[in-house]
Amino acid sequence: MAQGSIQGSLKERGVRLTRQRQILLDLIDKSGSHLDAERLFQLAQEQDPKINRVTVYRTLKMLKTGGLVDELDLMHHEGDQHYYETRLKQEHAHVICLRCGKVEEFFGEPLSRLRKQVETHLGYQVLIARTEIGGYCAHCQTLRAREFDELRGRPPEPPKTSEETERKPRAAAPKPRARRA
Amino acid sequence: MAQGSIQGSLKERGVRLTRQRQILLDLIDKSGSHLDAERLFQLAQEQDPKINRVTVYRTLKMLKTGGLVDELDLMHHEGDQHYYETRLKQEHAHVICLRCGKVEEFFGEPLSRLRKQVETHLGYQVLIARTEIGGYCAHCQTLRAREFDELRGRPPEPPKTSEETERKPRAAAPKPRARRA
DNA sequence: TTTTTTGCAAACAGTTTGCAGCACA
DNA sequence: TGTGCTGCAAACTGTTTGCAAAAAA
Repeated sequence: MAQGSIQGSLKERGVRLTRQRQILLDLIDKSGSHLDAERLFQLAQEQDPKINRVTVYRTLKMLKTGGLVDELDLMHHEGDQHYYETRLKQEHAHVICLRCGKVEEFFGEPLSRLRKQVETHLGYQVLIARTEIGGYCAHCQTLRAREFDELRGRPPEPPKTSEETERKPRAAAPKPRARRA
Repeated sequence: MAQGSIQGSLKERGVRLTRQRQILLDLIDKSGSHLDAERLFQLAQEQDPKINRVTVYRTLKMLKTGGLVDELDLMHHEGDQHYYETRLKQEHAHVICLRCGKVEEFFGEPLSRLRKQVETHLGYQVLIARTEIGGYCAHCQTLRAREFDELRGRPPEPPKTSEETERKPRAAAPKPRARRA
């Protein structure tokens, strides 16, 4: 438990540090990033099998409202879940490959420049800034070119924006979740 | 029906121009921007009371997949819907006031610079870029200061990131929608 | 006339809520 | 020891799907 920034911040606000929250904060903090609620729930379950999905959602909501984590959707590349990452890192954009799903982070001055311009030109007090960029990574560009070559003869495809790879199955396991009656 | 860009693009791809699609395209195009599916559905219903919500979703999905509209979430400021706008405009960021919900657009070179850097530095072929910025507009900043003054004496509030205004009712009408059995 | 597209009902994913009991401070 | 938090079940919103009937081309 090396990290104390989030936990400290919570303690200051009089938020109780329950066992469940400890687990969740730990996971959020040590995971590189980009966990969605369901994944976080699965990981938490490994440490406490009785933890409830609702607790995960409630904790995430609290952290988000408190400005301690940011919510991303990563271009909805593999579903409509949201992803979360701590706010500790430097501002960055997320770059998502629409073919293989890889997510990279981009740090650079255009981001801070953008923020400053919005503050000065529009007079805003900026609290959150989120940039998500979708495209094809270098590797997938060549793969796409190859796939295209193999189609020679057929009518050229309309320039699809995404969705051109068959949607891969959601996650490792088919995610069987309690269904409604 | 002055605009033909989207409609033309669709015709080329062999998409049928049905009455419903005409209506929806028209609305998307002439509305300033930032319609969500439900709002679009309501507006469409004024012209064709028998149009179905599902048709709206299907049309939006088609336009999105075809790269003709962009999907936004505007920081989820008033719910988890998605908003849509045509791709005809120049690239821009959306700046959302987290207090009053106002949405402004920001055009500026940091955006194209950012795109270029991602292309050259990370080797991506960029297809979509989305920047959403949340904060307080000039007007709401002063209002917040006033609100804060009125609270003098009480313990200083934790620096809330959003959600500090009471969530306003979703839209004009309470949006009564067919509930599940 | 063939192929898309629609409308309907029902399903689905992701997330939130009400409430009684539990546990942190 | 009280107030905040959890777990459970069930609700809810936003969106998608299967299928027969309707309408473009």
